[in-house]
Amino acid sequence: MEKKSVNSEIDNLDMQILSILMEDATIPYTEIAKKLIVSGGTIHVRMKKMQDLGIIKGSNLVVDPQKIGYDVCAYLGIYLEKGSTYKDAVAKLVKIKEIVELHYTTGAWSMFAKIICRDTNHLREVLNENIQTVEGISRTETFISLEESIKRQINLDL
Amino acid sequence: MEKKSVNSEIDNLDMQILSILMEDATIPYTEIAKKLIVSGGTIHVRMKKMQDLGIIKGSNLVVDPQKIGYDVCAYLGIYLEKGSTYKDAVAKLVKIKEIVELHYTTGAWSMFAKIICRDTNHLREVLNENIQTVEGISRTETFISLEESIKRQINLDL
DNA sequence: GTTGAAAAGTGCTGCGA
DNA sequence: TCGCAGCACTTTTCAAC
Repeated sequence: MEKKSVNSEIDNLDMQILSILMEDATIPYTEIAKKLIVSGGTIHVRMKKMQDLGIIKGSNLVVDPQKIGYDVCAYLGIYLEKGSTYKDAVAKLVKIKEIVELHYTTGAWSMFAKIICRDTNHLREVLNENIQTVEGISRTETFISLEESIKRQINLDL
Repeated sequence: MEKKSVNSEIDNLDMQILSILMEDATIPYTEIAKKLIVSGGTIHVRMKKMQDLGIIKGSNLVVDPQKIGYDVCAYLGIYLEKGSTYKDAVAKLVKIKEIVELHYTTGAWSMFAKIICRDTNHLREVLNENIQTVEGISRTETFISLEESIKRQINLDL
């Protein structure tokens, strides 16, 4: 048998398939099959299994935000008031569509968000009119990204 | 004529195509064509144009990191020593494959990184043995994500 | 669980409007 | 510039190993 991965449901072949498709999801199954020396049908079965298990959540088109008019990317440290629950805040923050990531974190802040806006005016609007008005949020700290140097997926070492 | 977007090269139809494919890149062109009431060929032409313009950078498979043994996600604030250049640090940080995002930011830190590791031991290894040994990096501050509540693409309002 | 091939559907290209 | 139709390719399914 092959060396098993951390998760017993997933073997080395599955990981190799993921590794290839995580970089470019447009690569055809037939080509993956050739690379890994199995049949196209096997790739299909493995992919279906991983989709059913929820390992594969979907496929995204990677778009350059700046080229479609979204020029400002910022991270936001969010302080939550005592007595306010994270859950309630999340429910409200989900509705703010400029927030593309939100984490509950250890450290100085309660939460950590990533926002993408059209310009600095748009960012100010979102901060003042949307985020700061959410109940339970006492204070935020903004870190504007001047340059995105790395943007990639996890590198699965096989 | 249609209402133009911020970028004059891109019109409303292009944005609608992007909007659909950003959520799920597996949706066939024919289905998009039906939704937007144009022919499949038109979708193809628009996609090619946007790929040539660099608006579309590719396609990613979305994988649940926890289900393939990457359990720990953390953000990292990085202080850079005076005299050290951002460029030199980036060149070294690029080689650390656990770093999936790196930004040059305003605010308390010089840089901001997102790292994905297998477990807390792995995180400690990356911090001590890789990141802290990079020349020019004086200090880092770690924020571990206990829960990822939001993870999505920009919502293009059309 | 894997294979190989047949069936169904999608993407691509050139001609016409 | 867009739409239609034919061809090439990929995905999907299934019987057999």
